[in-house]
Amino acid sequence: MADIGKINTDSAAALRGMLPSEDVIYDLAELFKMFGDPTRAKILQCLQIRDLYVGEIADVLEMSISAVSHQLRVLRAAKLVKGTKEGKEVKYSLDDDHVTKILEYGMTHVNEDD
Amino acid sequence: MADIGKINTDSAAALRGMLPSEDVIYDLAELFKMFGDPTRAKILQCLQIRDLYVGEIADVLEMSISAVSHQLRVLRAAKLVKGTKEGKEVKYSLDDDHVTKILEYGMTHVNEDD
DNA sequence: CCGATACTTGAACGTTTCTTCAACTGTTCA
DNA sequence: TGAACAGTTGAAGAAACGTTCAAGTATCGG
Repeated sequence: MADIGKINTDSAAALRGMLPSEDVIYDLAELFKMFGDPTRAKILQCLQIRDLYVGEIADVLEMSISAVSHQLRVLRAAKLVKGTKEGKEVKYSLDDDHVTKILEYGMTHVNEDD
Repeated sequence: MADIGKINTDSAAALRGMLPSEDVIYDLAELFKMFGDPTRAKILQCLQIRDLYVGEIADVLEMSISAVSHQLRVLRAAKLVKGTKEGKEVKYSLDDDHVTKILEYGMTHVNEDD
């Protein structure tokens, strides 16, 4: 029954057409990936409290400065944080209003009883 | 100047105390990880439109049934989707109200001009 | 200028992740 | 019963990821 196959194929194509474009989906996944690593999630949480130097973040998270710096580079590339040089130090801050809200929303979910 | 070191350490500890617990952060990262893969993001978008059988999802995404099934297992484990057996087939649906809102929020961010 | 401090960067590594393939279970229907 | 269909599962391989280590740049104080 070739027709049934055809119907399914068409319906699949119709649904496919309703989804966001590949580019948007990819960007969306990239965004959520940022929150999907505990170290990055913690860094973002820290920066919600206040702007911090790299060394301070490392102290708070009890991680090496290098590891933190690598993750800050990733978050910078995703435009979620920005770093400003202040003399020898670099002060990091959130670079996006959505960060707080996305994080908040995730927390709401996580804090719920199943 | 040992005092300065002390002050920084204390301040780091203070900040650390303001963060969610390790467990919560870990859960939060796990949640966002689900949205952080394009295949899973697409599956969740599909299921926002309507409930679907595994084969339908595979058709829409133009992926193998096996690949889709593997990701559905992951999403099921995260309690974001649930599958209901209907005869030979299994119909999947979203298992969480937050999914739509989190996805929406991400979309808002992604669709913005920098 | 020199050493110390603050941070960045690149390579290396072990781990995790995602897809594919093949084998398997369960259901329908002829 | 057995062939066809829908989906699950485990193993395997490739790619992506996160941390560490060592080396590099930049800034400040003496």
